Amino acid sequence: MDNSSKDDLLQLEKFLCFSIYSAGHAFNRVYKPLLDNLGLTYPQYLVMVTLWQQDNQSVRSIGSKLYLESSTLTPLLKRLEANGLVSRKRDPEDERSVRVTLTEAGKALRDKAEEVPPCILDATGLDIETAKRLNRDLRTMRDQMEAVGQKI
Amino acid sequence: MDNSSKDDLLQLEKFLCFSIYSAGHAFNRVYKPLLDNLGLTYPQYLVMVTLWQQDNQSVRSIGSKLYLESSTLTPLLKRLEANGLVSRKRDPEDERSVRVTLTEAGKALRDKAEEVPPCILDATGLDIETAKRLNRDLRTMRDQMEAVGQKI
DNA sequence: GTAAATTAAATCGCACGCGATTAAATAACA
DNA sequence: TGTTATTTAATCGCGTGCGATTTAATTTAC
Repeated sequence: MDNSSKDDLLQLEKFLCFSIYSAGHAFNRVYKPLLDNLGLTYPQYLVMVTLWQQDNQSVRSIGSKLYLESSTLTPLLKRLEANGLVSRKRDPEDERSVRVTLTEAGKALRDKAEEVPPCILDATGLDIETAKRLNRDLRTMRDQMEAVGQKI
Repeated sequence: MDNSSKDDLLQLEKFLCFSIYSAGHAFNRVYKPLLDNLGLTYPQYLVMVTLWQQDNQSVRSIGSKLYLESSTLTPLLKRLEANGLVSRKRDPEDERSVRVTLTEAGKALRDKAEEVPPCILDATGLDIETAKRLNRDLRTMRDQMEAVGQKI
């Protein structure tokens, strides 16, 4: 392989993975001031969103929706509990599981959180249709990669 | 706003940010076994790619290309140095800067690294055209969000 | 020409994120 | 039934990632 082909292969701008990596950071930076008002970090916000959609879930269930391990979630959930947003209790039906439920404060936070998503779409500068297409393509790709990961 | 609209607004699957967040994790999982062979983490790999593209850069320069702060890069670069892949030296022209240069081992690693990108494209399950479009859209969006961040 | 402002790295504290391991509970099965 | 296998959280160690701050060097302003 000659040098120009080599250069072509290892150019950062051509890395789809880098575009995703850096876009993720960009999202974080835009989200941060908004989430600071809610007293949440971005991953904490995602956990709260899953609980607003469906309360009283196990750690496992939250993890499977967010693609996160218990080693990530356990300390995060403890912080949410310390902040009075959720409670964690062993499931009497199955003592291996921990049920995570919203407190009143956790439920109440939802109203303030409603205001966040529209701000974000603005910041992307995308029209709705492009955003939807991008979202669909990314989910398809993610699911494909998760499947490949399982096979190995 | 009625409840169905509320539910609509806070559904995880509709969050573009979440698709990017989870796609980033999926990439990481696919990359990990490949990068383990090179003895690199994913961010370390990105730093090496920028140095393979252009050797002898300042920390600042690397950071601006990868959108990373010195607080992230300094310890990372020290690890790369400890592993014998780069050297770090104050710039005699401007003692505030640190120049990062590839060692022979760092240069040599490039050959093995060449094999990584094609594996990854396979794993995404995307055809080249879709991958290119996705890449372009993401970069546009990222740049827009970075610009919005600057304004605030 | 010196004081003030700016710039570049480094440092520190905090919060992820995961692999590997552990402990406890439950399920499966001979 | 009793043993083994599996499942679920939790723990630990390591490596990001960043905001805030610090230190040192350089530039700007006056």
